[in-house]
Amino acid sequence: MSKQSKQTAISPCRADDYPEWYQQVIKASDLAERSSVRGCMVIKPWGYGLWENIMRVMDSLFKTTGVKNAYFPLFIPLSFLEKEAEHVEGFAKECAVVSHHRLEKGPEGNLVPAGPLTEPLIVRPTSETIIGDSFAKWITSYRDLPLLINQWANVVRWEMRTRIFLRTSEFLWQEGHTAHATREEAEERTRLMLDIYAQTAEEYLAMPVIKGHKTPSERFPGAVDTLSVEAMMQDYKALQSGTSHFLGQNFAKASQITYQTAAESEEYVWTTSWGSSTRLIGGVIMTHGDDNGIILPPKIAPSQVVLLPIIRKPKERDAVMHYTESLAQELKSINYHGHAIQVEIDNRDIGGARGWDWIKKGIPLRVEIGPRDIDAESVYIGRRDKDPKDRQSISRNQFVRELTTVLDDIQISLFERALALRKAHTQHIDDKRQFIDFFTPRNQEKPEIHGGFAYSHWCGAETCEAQIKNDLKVTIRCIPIEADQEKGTCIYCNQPSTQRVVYAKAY
RNA sequence: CGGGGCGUGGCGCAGCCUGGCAGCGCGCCUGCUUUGGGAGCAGGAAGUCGGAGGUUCAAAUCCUCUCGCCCCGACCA
Repeated sequence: MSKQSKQTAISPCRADDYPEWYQQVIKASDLAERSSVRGCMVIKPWGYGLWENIMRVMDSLFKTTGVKNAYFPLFIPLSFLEKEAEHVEGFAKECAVVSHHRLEKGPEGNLVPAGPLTEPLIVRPTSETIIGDSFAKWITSYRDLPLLINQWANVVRWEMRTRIFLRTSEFLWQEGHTAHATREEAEERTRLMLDIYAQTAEEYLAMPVIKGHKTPSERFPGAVDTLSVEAMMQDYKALQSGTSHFLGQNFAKASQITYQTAAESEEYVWTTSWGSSTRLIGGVIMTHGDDNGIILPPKIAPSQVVLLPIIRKPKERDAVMHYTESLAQELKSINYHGHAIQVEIDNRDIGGARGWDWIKKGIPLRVEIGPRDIDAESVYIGRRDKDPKDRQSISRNQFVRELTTVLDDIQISLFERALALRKAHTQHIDDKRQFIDFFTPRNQEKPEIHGGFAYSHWCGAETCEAQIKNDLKVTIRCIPIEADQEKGTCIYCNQPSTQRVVYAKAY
């Protein structure tokens, strides 16, 4: 019985050791696990179901703006990457390289690579260059523009240190690539896709974000401008949750993507690229999770409801299961934001551990069904956004009737809770001393959760930015789009500034 | 790549200093008893102690080499 005295399902709790809490939550939730392959993860069915729903949401939003899906090769000739100078610089250090195409028995019976390739291939870290190669062939006339393409794929970036969902050597993502006749149109597309990321984050993941421009030092290698959406996690650190790049004509020139205008001149196209990844799942975990595990926003949860039949005596089994199955059927016919409610039935005979399993998995609603409920035509429900012990009995009819309303209510409560946290840990700071204090933990040995978002002025100099990063591990997350122009002086050097930027520690 | 730590049934660990039958908790399987909330009792399965070599009558333990992982830095969606 000692376990029953435990206060929370996840140990350590967030306040005690946030990074360890994150690992434990993932383990307890059955979302994913480390693979035997260095730096890689296995996404388990519950986690993949979550990703499928996120994909479904974004895919349909992309398509409403005219984007079509396609697929390009995993391998990119080394020479392609070399075409854009800054691009090479940015990605070269983290590329996996394929150098051979065959294995042979070695002297000790082990397999050794043989058949060296004449030109090594890299495993795509991103696909601008290989897609650019196709774009160059597909685009000849102004009538071919705009070209709006997206691909759902895996990419590989050989990171030094990895964390499940946040930074793994291989991850799943979508990358959109578009080509346009004019600069304005490409810039507009860059903004449009950023808005879709913000919409996905806020309306579906219940994760409030700030839209903004990256500073030159944080820009995508080869981009003219990088936009991002930034969310605050519960340790007050920022998570970049989607990026949209205006690439100017850099990649058009590198890949010779040209078109003929109506006036018969030959011009380079203007391109954009934009991506978001399984990292979003890490964002969901760290935005909504509590000390009992993850909490999934109903709109993207693989299942919204789990039914837990309570069978005390064998003779009750049939009646309880029948009631449970008929309720499941009824629920599955309910439309929730364009899709059927997904229902799980868990009749494992493992006592109370069953309920906790689903709490840790973050399912929005748990419904207990026992003989008493059947007699009363009722159900006993627990909401994941409330305390595990906070459950109530309501009539079956009312439950069915109000189900989508309750789910929407959970969705909204999660968003508002996250927004409140962000507000509580966001400050306008104009004093350098105060700025340093804000980002300095009181306990240097074992830093407590501290900091947040600081809206402060920046002179625009890379040296100030670098100094702050060096001194405090704080970076400029973005130059917010939706903010007033306001004159001030740089938080670090006192030089004039035209706008506040968002400073934070980041993932 | 620099600094630190760790590799022992599925998971978490003890045992190592001082060599002597491979253990504990959880999980898993079976049976009985329980059942509105993380059950109890009994029985059971599951380990070449990361790998290779060495010292020894005897190695999880000592020595050498090696591989992998985790944490802190630098790098990054």
